[in-house]
Amino acid sequence: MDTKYNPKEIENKLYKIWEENGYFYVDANIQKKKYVIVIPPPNITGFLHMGHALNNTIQDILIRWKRMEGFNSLWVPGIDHAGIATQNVVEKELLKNGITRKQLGREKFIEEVWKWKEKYGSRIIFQLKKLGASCDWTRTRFTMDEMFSKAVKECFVRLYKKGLIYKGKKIINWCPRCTTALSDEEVEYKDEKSFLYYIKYPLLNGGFIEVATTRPETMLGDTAVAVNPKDERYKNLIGKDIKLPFVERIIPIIADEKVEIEFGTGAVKVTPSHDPNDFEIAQKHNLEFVVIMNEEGIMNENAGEFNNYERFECRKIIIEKLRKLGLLSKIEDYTNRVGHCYRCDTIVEPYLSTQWFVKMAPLAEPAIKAAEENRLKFYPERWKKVYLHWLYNVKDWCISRQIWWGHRIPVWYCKNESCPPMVEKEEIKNCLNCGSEKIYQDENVLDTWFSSWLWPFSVFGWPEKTKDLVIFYPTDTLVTAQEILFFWVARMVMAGIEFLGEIPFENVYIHGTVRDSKGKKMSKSLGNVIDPVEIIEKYGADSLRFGLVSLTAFGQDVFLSSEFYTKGRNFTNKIWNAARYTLKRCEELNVKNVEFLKEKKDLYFTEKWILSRLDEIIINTTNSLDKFYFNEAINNLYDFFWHDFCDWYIEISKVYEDEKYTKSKVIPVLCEVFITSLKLLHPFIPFITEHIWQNFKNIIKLETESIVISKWPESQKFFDKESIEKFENIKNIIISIRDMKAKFGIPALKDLECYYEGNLGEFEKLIIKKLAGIKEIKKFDEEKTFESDFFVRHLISGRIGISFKGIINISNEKEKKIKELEKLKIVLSNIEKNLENKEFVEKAPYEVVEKERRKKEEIEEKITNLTKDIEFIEKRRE
RNA sequence: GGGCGGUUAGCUCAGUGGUUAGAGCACUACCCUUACAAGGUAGGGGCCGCAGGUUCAAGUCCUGCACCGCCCA
Repeated sequence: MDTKYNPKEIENKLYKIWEENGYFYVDANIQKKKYVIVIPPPNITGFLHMGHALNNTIQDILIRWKRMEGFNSLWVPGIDHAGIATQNVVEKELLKNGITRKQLGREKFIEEVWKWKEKYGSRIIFQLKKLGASCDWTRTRFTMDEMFSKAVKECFVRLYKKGLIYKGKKIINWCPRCTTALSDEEVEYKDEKSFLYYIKYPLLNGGFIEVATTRPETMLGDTAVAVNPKDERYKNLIGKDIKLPFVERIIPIIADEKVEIEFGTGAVKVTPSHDPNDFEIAQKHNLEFVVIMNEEGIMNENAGEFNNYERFECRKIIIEKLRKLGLLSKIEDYTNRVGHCYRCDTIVEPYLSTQWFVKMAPLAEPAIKAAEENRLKFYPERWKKVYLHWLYNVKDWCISRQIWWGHRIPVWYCKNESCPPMVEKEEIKNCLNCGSEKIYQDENVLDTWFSSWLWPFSVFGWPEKTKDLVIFYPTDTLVTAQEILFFWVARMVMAGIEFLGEIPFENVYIHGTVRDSKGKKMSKSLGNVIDPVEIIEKYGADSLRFGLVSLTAFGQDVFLSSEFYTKGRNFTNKIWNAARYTLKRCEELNVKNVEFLKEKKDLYFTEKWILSRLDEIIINTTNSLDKFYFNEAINNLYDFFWHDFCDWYIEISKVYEDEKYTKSKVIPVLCEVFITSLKLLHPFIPFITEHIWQNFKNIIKLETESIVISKWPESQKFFDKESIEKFENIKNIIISIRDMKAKFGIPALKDLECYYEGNLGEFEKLIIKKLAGIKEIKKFDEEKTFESDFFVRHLISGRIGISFKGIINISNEKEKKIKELEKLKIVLSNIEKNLENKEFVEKAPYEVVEKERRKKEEIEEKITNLTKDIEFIEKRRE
């Protein structure tokens, strides 16, 4: 075995073995408690980024842990068809060869998308495997699969029949580049510096009314000007008419309470077809609706002389013309929030259009209740408020998209316009009303999230009542990022309750966003991306996982610097070398088939101490995982393994001289602590733990062929207080001697005699000699105290002295001691104040007071010892 | 405008009312000691953002303020 751990070859090989042995496959027929997670399906066009890496590491930790705990632990993987994004990618590909989507036509284009999917669609799956994700790949789903198609149709038809899906003409968010409608959630708002234009609108009977707007080009679609009825300035103008410049439409001045008196001039232009607020006002006042742009954001014939101008081009020209006409009175700087398409970043146009909608309020109601009644739990809990706030204010969901890649809306129309639309699960050939063959299907497809919101049950075959569905629904935990709380989580809860009558999962764990070291989101355009695949290739998936998890506190964002993986890499190397040591000892002593001790009897305090610590770490790790405190779990394991096990127990295991005891007790304990630690670490760093497990198979009697299916450690309630205290004392003696040696520059290996006041057995002496690097430890000799080559320290358990030839430097020692003494005196006075305080003694819990008393004694003793140390140093100088 | 989160060592961050505030990296000194230099031993380094308050006790709870970030309108 090499002295350095090299994950590269090992990880790929192990993953293959896991897959071949079917460890991740879950059989619904096996009667076991189940634990189920459905993956947030990554976008088919995507590459693995740090957000995925964190998200999937957390899921894998939970799944591996529960699998080891004996659950039927199922992690369902899959991919999302990402309608708009995928269509964009494939269109771009085709354009390289000069082919447009429209030239190909719908059917051919969709064929191209499927071809693209076959080629690149499993890219991210491979990357998840590199990460170590233990998904049941036999159940991999794709949201465009036939089973999803069925689910989507079923869902659509049911909601339509219930009156929860309707077709309506409303203002929606329109992306002129993708030429499709978007839902409210698919628009990203950004503050942008722009201008507020003050425009004079001529009154029909002379004079002007001045309006302020950020979008002057929309004036071509104005059908009124509105003022607040309470606004004294305009009271006499209400009801008067305006002759709109350029298009020369006569439009009225109306009164509406919604108009803010403070904003601009207090008079606002009303463009019902291009602004959601204006749309509402127009409905209320029965105004005309004039659409002035086409689907691509280009002005249409309603724009009169501006026909065929692109919308922002049109803005420039209109301003110029207004200026020339003397109708532009001023321009102010103004910052406003501008909506952008979340897929292509184009500025979204509020656009009057006929679309399909889901009526959300009735669906939201039980989803609200589930959270309010705590059946649905959020970790951290604060997300519950965010979730509820969204649901309380939820608006109807625009689900139709004017693209080709996606589930086509299952609605047919008859050419005979008097026949009603037909909403059917199965394809139809004839009009159900008049029998005509002249029917056609709705051209639109559904929002990708309209399939994703069915994810937790359509992955199991819903609407069929499959065995999987019966056994595995509802799932247990959803692990996701805050970004898709509304898009996805809230909607899944609604769909789950609506279609299955049960919330789709009980726990929602929301982890933080992975950011760069300056707190910015990682994005390609900022060039601040750390590529997880690159980290895996260079340092191993375990290092990546360790780094991410140990840095991510409960639900907090993570700021990653470029070297976040080093702690994990160093740790895996440490584990590797501990394994090398353990194997070496077994070989040296020629022990084979090591069995762990059935009874923890006839052991030295050292074994009892490490076994007590092991038991403690088993309990702590399990508790932390139960609470989703992943970083607490891994950091405690790190401390235990590195410091308790490697620094102390392994070092101690080197000193035993009794070979019989070593073979029969030390080696089994060493192996048990090591193997149990591996198991506890396995969910976090699966590869190295498995690799070492495989290496130990011939030496130790292991319960299973793979650590993946081994049993999660349980507390044996082994806790030996006396041994723990004894160990602490020995540890203090050793540290104290090492410290004195370091202070006086005594080389590690130099022969040195030590004197200790307390009682020590031969075994304790042996440990101290070896670990502190001294020749002999003798009973404290009062007479030696003032010899010139003797130095004394006062420990709580007694004085300790070292004897050496020739003092090097002890003057620093005195200053340091005085500093420490002063600090301790302050602490002591605080404690005394506390203990003298009646209220403290009465009100504080008994244990706290007791602890305080003990601490007082301890500190008093330390002060006495320090004082003696100082006196000693002073005397020595004489 | 409303809401949420953050502000702790030089850097990145833990800290789930209990009193001497921790880790990793970086730094200093010594050590290639036969598991590990990706290591060992010892060490230095903190008005826990600011100001009030609650409490026997506050980095931790409450209020206000400042700055940074996010979400919603």
